[in-house]
Amino acid sequence: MTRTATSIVNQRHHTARRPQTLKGEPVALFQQVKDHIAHKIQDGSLRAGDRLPSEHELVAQFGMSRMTVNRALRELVDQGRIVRVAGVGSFVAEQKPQSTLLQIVNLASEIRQRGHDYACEMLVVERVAATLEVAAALNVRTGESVFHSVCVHFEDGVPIQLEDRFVNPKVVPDFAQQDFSQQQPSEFLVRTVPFDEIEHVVDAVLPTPEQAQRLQMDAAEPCLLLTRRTWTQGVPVTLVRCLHPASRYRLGSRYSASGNPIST
Amino acid sequence: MTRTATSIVNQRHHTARRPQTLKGEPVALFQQVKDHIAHKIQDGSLRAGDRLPSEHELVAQFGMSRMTVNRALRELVDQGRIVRVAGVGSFVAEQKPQSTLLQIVNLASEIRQRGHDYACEMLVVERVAATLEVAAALNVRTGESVFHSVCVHFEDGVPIQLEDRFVNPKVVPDFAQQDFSQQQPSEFLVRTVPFDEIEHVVDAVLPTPEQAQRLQMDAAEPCLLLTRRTWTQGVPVTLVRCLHPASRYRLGSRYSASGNPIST
DNA sequence: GGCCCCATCCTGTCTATACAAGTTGCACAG
DNA sequence: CTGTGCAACTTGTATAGACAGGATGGGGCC
Repeated sequence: MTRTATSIVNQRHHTARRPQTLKGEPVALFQQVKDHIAHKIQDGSLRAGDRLPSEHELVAQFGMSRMTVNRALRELVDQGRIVRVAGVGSFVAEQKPQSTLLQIVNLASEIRQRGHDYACEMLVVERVAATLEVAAALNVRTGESVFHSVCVHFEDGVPIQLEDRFVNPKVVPDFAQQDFSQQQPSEFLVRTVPFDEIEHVVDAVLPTPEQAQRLQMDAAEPCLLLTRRTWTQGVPVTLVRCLHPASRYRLGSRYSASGNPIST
Repeated sequence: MTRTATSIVNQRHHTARRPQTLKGEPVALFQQVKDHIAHKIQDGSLRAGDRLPSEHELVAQFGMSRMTVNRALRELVDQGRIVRVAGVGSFVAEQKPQSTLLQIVNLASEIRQRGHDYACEMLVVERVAATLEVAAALNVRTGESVFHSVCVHFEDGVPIQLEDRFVNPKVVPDFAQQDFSQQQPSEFLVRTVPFDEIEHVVDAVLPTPEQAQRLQMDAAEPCLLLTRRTWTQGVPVTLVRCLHPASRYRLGSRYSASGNPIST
């Protein structure tokens, strides 16, 4: 709210500035810098670990004061998108914030972090006609062709997750051409189309006989079913259902009011 | 990190200041203001909806510049602890942020928000000797007496959660004296000892015959088991196990990288 | 060669000042 | 009495300047 803000391409301090009325309301200068950097991270022109221009350079580049640039960078730190080290510089953070629940996005790295062995067996990669539910989730028409993949994830040789995934071909047209022996679907998607919005739903279910067999488990034992949908720029990317034997996997989250969520 | 920061009770600008070395390292001025207000909210001297002093008043009170006070307040807004309205003032936010998963803390209000009827039936309120597991969770000795309560929560007359709770008597000595027909245990605890740290673990389990009977469900149907622990100032407050019939309840969370988590 | 000090660049914080814009209540005119 | 406009207070943003302290590399001294 407030102040006739200005375009990020700006001319001279204190002179007339373009209000950049994208949608009627002006965008604050620090917000423009935030967006500018966030977009570069989002679209891949800045990758994890890359160095950002120093505050001084950004000041020169955008023609605004250091405090303004500083605020933009500070808020990016709060969002976990960049990391700053006094005396050294600013760098793109290693991975998406993944607050609380969302950490389980990286099953593979989570398992490896525990010092265990990780493996993934692809069962299916195909194109199928979208069912009503899939079509609704991916925002395509029913019957429209979408990608479908199924794989099992192992921790130390024990099946820990059955992953049933649908992918929007409009966003990832070359999904089926990937070599999933090198990187599993989730890794590929995160690298290719970094999502900016994610939804989780957790259910408890009993596995079907086929699912129980795939997971080498008793069909009477309950499972956690994690259904995840992701979006990029408002467009649905993928719908994935992850089935976990409850005896081998649980979800956890920890939260501290003092500001920072703690690990799992 | 940096700058010889100063005590919040301060004398004259630019003069010698006490570094407030609580633990060796100085605390930034804006952080002191944040802590000061956060504590007042935490300990109840400021309640939801209360008005905070204006930036001008805080400047006068603490003897620092408006930008510093402004930063403190802005970050409290980011944390969801206060709300600010231009031209009006700053106010304590309605309730704890409960990022993502944690929203389910308020089952009652969640149900009412859906426009449904909420009811709670207390089954047990007693003192019991802590088992090994309970003692570990509440950080008391095994066999030490702790509070134990069991109740069932109903949505439109249908049992939706079986709540099995243990409470640390050191923190809430009068737990058993409460009238739980007026407010359920969770509400009472939140009001009495606001927690500042919370941990969730989600499991899928099959109910015991007794649990199934309490929840009026088929014993072969799986349940979500949500185990929650809370702390205040580092001291364990309560351990609670919430059992949900999977057919009547699911957990959800949504997250947007642009900053703000969205509702459930 | 090895060690130490300093110049230099970086982030972190704080100040003083300024203007814009939303809200509210009161004084004054009709 | 009614309404209108202004003054005063609020938050939101931006600027220029300052100092502190971390990190690093190079140059000079031993």
